[in-house]
Amino acid sequence: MFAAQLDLTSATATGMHNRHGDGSSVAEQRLPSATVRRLIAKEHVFCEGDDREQVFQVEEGVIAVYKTLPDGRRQIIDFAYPGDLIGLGILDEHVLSAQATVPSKVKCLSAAALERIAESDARLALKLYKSVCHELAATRSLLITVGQRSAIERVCAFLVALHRRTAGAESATVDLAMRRSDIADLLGLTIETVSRTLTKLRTMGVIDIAQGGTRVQLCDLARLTDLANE
Amino acid sequence: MFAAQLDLTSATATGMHNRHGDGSSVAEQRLPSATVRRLIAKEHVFCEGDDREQVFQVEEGVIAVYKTLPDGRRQIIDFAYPGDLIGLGILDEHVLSAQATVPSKVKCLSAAALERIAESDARLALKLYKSVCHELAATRSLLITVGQRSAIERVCAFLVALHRRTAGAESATVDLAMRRSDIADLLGLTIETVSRTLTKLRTMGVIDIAQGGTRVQLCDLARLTDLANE
DNA sequence: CCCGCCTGTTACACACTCTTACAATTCGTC
DNA sequence: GACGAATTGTAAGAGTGTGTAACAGGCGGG
Repeated sequence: MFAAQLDLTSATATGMHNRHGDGSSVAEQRLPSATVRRLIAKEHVFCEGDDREQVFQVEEGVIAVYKTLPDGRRQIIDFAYPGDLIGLGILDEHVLSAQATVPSKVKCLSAAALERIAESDARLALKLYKSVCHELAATRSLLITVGQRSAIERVCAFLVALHRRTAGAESATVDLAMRRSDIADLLGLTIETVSRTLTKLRTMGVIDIAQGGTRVQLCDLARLTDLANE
Repeated sequence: MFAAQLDLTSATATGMHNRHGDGSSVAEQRLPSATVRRLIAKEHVFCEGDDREQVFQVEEGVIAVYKTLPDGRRQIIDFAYPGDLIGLGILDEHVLSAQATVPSKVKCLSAAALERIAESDARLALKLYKSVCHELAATRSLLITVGQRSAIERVCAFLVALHRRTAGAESATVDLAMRRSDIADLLGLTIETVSRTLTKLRTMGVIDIAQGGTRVQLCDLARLTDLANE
């Protein structure tokens, strides 16, 4: 959900200057002032089947976006970090669920208002388009990881992606702001395999694990990238 | 790539009626008249790294959109059927490759022209947005299949999806317009497992295979859907 | 018409990952 | 600071899926 980092404020601001000949005066409307919701760990932002009344922008924490099979198996589609938008779509119902992995904050936006404005504001519509394009790229990348890579390659790819996404280039440390089970459900592995693999990487000297298993130091980023088979 | 079935002609036609205050007269331009390209089986539409000069709309046949790892492993992201758009994105280079699985025809459209028009035409931009949303939904669905389902569930899910996508509700037959290796690379399995699983489904009486393994009759669609764990 | 190539199928041994069970750690509470 | 519950980590057997390889069938070229 990398590109979902659009600045909605500026998008709607420019939208106000557009003029259309198709009679859509709704372009003049501003997005209603957004409210912020605080979430505790494991609390849901929305669930599959809920009315899609709102779209959310992550402000703090991490939100896991996932889908569950009838028998309970869960596939996490993406982790959303601050700046990312979740809940975009074209249906009236959410087709995915979203829950915080750690205490988080999300900005709540009216889905109807956002999409009404986009109908006449090409810039906003294009921003939404590009956001979803980035999200698509991330999902494809995960699909390749899950479809083709081995357990160790998956974990390495995850760590590298997490590093690119959350850490500055200078820092070689990533914060695992989620449980082993979340990582397992993202990568299509089990908790135990994730655990084993992290231990193996530590034994190999590629990473170091601290703070009760939540903080990972990437000792050898080049090796890690290589192991990920990127 | 289901929703990529947008009617570009109408989109650009309505685009001609828009008026914008930001000085973008490019909205007046029409999309250059599209040329049609014929492809033989296995011929590439574009490759990863190619300049993204064109976007393509499938007219006939099936196009496999895929990505390869450095060591040659291949993950097919999606099969594109007539009406689907391929090559959309935000970068100047293609990040994926696309090749025909059977003799096909694609309409070639200028990517630059399409995206230039979208900059001032909210309707076209919104259509692109919705197209990518549908593509995203399909990719997510595949991710769940590959990440969580067993071999037999994957094959069943593939057959059900193919049926929904290509066959009318009345017909219980699907045409496998691709090789076993293509299905394997889509589902994250090996050729052998795909072959074994299809045989198993035939033995179970759920499907029947005809025409040299290219045509599959879904004898028990309910059972098939159940086996897919949808 | 025969031959060779490509694709698809089947068999078997192995490797990987999963399941189960148990140990260790962390966190909340007293 | 200590206890107990919940979560996480580790170890060993079980199962699934994979790779190798051999064989069958279809298609096109010689």
